Amino acid sequence: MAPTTRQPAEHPDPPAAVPPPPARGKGRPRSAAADLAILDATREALAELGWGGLTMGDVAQRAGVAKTTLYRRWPSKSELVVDAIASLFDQLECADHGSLQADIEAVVARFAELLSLPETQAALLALFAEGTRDLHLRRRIRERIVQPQKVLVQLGLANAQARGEMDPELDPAGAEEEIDIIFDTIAGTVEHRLLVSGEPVTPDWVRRFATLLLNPFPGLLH
Amino acid sequence: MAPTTRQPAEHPDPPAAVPPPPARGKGRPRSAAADLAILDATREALAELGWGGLTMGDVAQRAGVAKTTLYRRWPSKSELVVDAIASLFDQLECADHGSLQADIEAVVARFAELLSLPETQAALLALFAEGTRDLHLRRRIRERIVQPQKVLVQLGLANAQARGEMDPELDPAGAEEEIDIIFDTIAGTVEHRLLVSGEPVTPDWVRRFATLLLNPFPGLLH
Amino acid sequence: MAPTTRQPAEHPDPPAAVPPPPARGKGRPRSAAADLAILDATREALAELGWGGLTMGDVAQRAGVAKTTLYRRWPSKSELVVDAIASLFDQLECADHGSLQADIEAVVARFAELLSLPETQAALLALFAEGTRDLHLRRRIRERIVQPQKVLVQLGLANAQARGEMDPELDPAGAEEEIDIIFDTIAGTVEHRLLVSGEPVTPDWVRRFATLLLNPFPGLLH
Amino acid sequence: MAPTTRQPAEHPDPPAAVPPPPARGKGRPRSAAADLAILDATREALAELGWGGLTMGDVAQRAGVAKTTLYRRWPSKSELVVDAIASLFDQLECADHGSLQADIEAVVARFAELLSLPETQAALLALFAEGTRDLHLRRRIRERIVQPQKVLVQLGLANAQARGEMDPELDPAGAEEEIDIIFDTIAGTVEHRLLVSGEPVTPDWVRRFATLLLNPFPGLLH
DNA sequence: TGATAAACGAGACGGTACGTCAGGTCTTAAT
DNA sequence: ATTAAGACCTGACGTACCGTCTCGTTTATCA
Repeated sequence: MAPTTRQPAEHPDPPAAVPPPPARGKGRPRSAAADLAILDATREALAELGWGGLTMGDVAQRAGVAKTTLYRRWPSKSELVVDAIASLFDQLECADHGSLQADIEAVVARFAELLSLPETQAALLALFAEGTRDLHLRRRIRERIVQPQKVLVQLGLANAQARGEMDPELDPAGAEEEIDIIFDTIAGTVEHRLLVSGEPVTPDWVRRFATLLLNPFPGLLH
Repeated sequence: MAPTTRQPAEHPDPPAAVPPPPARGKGRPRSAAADLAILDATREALAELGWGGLTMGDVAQRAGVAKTTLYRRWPSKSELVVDAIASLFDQLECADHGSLQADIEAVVARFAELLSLPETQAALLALFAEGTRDLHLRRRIRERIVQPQKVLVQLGLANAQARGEMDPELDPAGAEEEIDIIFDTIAGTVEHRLLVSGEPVTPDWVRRFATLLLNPFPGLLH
Repeated sequence: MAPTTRQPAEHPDPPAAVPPPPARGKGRPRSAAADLAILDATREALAELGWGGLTMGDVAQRAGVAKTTLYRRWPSKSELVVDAIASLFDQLECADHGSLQADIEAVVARFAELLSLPETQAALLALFAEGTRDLHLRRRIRERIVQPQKVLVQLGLANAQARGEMDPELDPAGAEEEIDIIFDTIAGTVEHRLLVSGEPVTPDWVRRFATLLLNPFPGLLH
Repeated sequence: MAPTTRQPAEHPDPPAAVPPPPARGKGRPRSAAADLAILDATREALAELGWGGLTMGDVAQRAGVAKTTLYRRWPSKSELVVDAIASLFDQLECADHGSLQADIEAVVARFAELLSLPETQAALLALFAEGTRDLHLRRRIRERIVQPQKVLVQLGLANAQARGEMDPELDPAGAEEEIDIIFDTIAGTVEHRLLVSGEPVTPDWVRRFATLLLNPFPGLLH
């Protein structure tokens, strides 16, 4: 979560599902402006310098803030970047486009759009890489970045069911694994195409990919 | 390519598609043993410390070699790791298991196996992340890691055609894009499942994934 | 000058003839203890290892200080050594021993004593050698090491005049060159004897040398 | 000694007063041209880069010679520089100018001239500094550089005696110390003036210095 | 209104790793 | 056996960031 809301205690880790009581402490309250400035500076620096080039000192300077202020809020570079990037994923949504194919295409296109931003390009894989080792970070990433996407898949399937495109008896419990597999496929494929293969995601590619998912393998006899 | 074969010039970058003339340089030849020791040490250190914990000095020490010897061969940590990891991908192969479904399952399982090695876990995403910025590195990664996998897909489809499972008129030229899409899907999905979602790749999952690729979306009416 | 007094700006080069306004810088103030520890460690290391064996890393370790702290204060090994050695020359003084001959003998003996310390032995010529190329360093050396000695010569001559040993009309302006020549002679000769010829400076030698300066060449007829 | 004459054995340390028998070794003879080229290159590099800037690799390259060839002849940088510089001191001589004053002035002027060469400036003090620690080097320096100067002083005094300027009974044995003192004075003073004080040695200064040595202190009453 | 307390900027601190460089040794093939 | 070439090990270099700390200052709440 963006640490904008004051946390009297330490680092703002806990999900804070319940917004903590304002907890008006005694001292000087944390500057909300600083948080925004820092996150903006982080995104800017990411787009400019990439993950490797990003330094805490530089972010602090861009944000017009002391390094101490950064560390008071985020315990490490990775956590800072999670929050800086995560907000971009808040805009994901899944309108009903009338067919499962159309919905999938929309989701894929929107996700590809996000992954084409310089700051996301620079940060996403690096974050995932760090998450490979740091369990705590991995949890943060899942909450803030992965989960919002997964929800879209669930929503899309629910919509399809509602439209009568799908067998209405699948979802409730047993489809859990099916959702996972579809989600990993969509997210992983788009990431791999854009960030590893380095090829663009065109509308045509989106259509073909969605078709591959929904239909029998093209050219396959029987 | 592994820099084992001496390169009279600088870093052993060029693909050297044509095996360079033995190029008997004048001075003392580079020690082939050193190359092997370094690559081994790199894999060992990767598995132990992860990407972030890997330092050139440490690798040099493990390999019983001076730091300068590392830098004489690889210009950076990333390039070294590409070569260290790449050799693991050389073992990929695509035996004919009798059906496209079986072949795909075999490839996916083998790839997942590779991605489960500690050294690969630690390195792969980090490499991809670096490649996002460094064009030269990206080329190296593609040549040494991505391409060997892609070849498997081509092989698999050719085998399917030979077995008569597929329309024999698809392959030659037009399927280029189809191969890309399938490849990104297989590679991306497995990576995402293992390294991002952090879920294991079980035989059951492999079967379901292959089924998803080859058949209509499960539960989809019409 | 010893960089003990904080300088808000960069390296503490300027003579700071005017004691700088307390210059309460904004950040954490430099540790005065660190300066002392570093200079002590430098002298210790010099005496032990000599100029060539002295390394910044070793000094830092002896002083219980990070290498960066050294470089924050002194831009190079030479400048550090100048300051470390210079303080030893602060103790030079010129008491009135009743005659010019006695005064010269005292100065020579005291200077020889300084040059016999292991740390001075190791450092002085090396410093002078570096000063040959580095103009800035040469200035530092002159201010901190050479000048204090020269002052002694001036004092000695003034005392002699006051005692009526010398023509009272010489000093004011014209003697400038005379002072230079005497100074170079005393300093150069003692250095050469001790550091190049490698012979000791005994009281007898001191007496003979002072006699040579003040009287006609021994054995010379007329 | 310049290692120009072939030494089949190891480093050319021994004085080799007697030119060793040609000693036709078995293999390829050492290139005499290489020695000259190396010494020239050393002097050139010294004048250009100073002691600190001089590297064995650079000298080898300038001389068109492999580094190995350098080390086969000289065991270290300092020893190489001693030989490179020493030859310059071979030209010192002491013609009889008719008076002790004139002879001293000539010697001082000639020595100052030598010390004004860029290569000497760069090397002399550095050599002396190294000699402070390395006993072997100090011996080499004394033989090749210091001794030739000291001989001049002896010669000058002998000439003065022959001319009847000096008490003829002083020299033979007892003057040993006197010669040392005069020598240290002349050499040390000129070095200090040129290399430490950084002032030029003008004819006027030479005259004043010689006068100081031979006559009572100027301005001294009685 | 004044004490208390926390956040703030600045920047020094001890560290660790970096990538480079020079010294001096060695292993080649060629002479 | 010596040569030129150049790889090798060693170890210091000076720099860059890290994350922590210590200052003096500012801004709020509570008494």
